[in-house]
Amino acid sequence: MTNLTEQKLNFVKELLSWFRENKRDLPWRKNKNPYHIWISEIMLQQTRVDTVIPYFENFIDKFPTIEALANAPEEDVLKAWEGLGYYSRARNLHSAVKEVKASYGSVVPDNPKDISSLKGVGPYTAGAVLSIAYDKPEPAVDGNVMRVLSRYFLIEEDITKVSTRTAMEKIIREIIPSDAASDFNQGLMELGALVCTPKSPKCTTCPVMEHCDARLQGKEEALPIKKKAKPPKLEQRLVAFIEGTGTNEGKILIRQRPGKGLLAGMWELPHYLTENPLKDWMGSEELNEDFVIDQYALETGTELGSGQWMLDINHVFSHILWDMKVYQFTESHSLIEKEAIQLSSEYRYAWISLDEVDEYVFPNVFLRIFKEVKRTK
DNA sequence: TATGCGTGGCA
DNA sequence: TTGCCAAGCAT
Repeated sequence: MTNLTEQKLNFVKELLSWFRENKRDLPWRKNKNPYHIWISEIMLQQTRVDTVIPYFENFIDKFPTIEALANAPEEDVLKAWEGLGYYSRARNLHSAVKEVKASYGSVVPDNPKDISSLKGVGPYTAGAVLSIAYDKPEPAVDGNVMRVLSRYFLIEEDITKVSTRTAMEKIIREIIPSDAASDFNQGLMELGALVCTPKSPKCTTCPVMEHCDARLQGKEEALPIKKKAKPPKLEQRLVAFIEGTGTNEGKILIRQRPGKGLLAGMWELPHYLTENPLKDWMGSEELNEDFVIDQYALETGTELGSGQWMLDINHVFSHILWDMKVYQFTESHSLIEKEAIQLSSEYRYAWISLDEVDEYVFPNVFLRIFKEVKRTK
């Protein structure tokens, strides 16, 4: 650690001291179990700490070890992830854990090359696990760290660019103390989460405010520079809540999405994208119902009875806004007996009762629909 | 490099 | 109410 400016030396010293006094008592900080650290880091990607805590506790309870997770059916893993979002994280994690069992004796790799080769483990997660679990002096640059560094060193590069992140990793490599890598990286993130917040940063209580360039120039609120995300694309979707008759009396029809893409492999109610999205829904209820009946026939070759409006519901993804209208239908033929349907559609189907919903993995928007239906029935 | 990929909290 | 987001990764 030679040639470091006073600004950098002071930063390391004050940050470590502050973290050791102020760190939160979080479930994944109870020990240095690399498996636990790994799970927490995957869950925390783009997800708030308060949201993650109960999922983490339940996940570790269900899958206490690498072996337990590796041996579990993917369905169980996804079920434990239900509601957390970004479901490819769960599939990639499951795949990576199997790889760790098969190739690394069920021990999380402790070097950059091996750990980075695992599915779902990118530059941030690799550095986080290596530093937090193994105390390796590797950078772990996430959104918090970029916000802190961009303010402290007045870096006005767009933090959505990869080149900005790699530049910050270089800074971290210069200043990360080789005898306190874990506390240093965690301290950076903790400072970003508790003090150097996106809005209204608490500079008056900040341990490094004295040498913070943005603060000294009154620019802390203007940093970091971040290109605005595109607004989500509006999709108006008509949802079919289909009730069975005869042998399917009391059951509803659900379908499983394809294994790739949005909400891959998850179950849902059938729903159909309208052809001409309008700002407001212009079509009549009858036209909407006819559209569903037509689309359903094209998809399954089966006829629905007349429909009735049930409820409207919206769901916002990062990049898509589903504006949904749910209609109730009856269907008197059993799809499952018709092989042609399986061939003509990319979906799998199942008749289930509302009580069986928790045996399948549904994205949150459909759980909300089921909840609303149960409430009104 | 740009885009796809969830969800819930909050000012 | 609406627009940001929050401990990113894959392609």
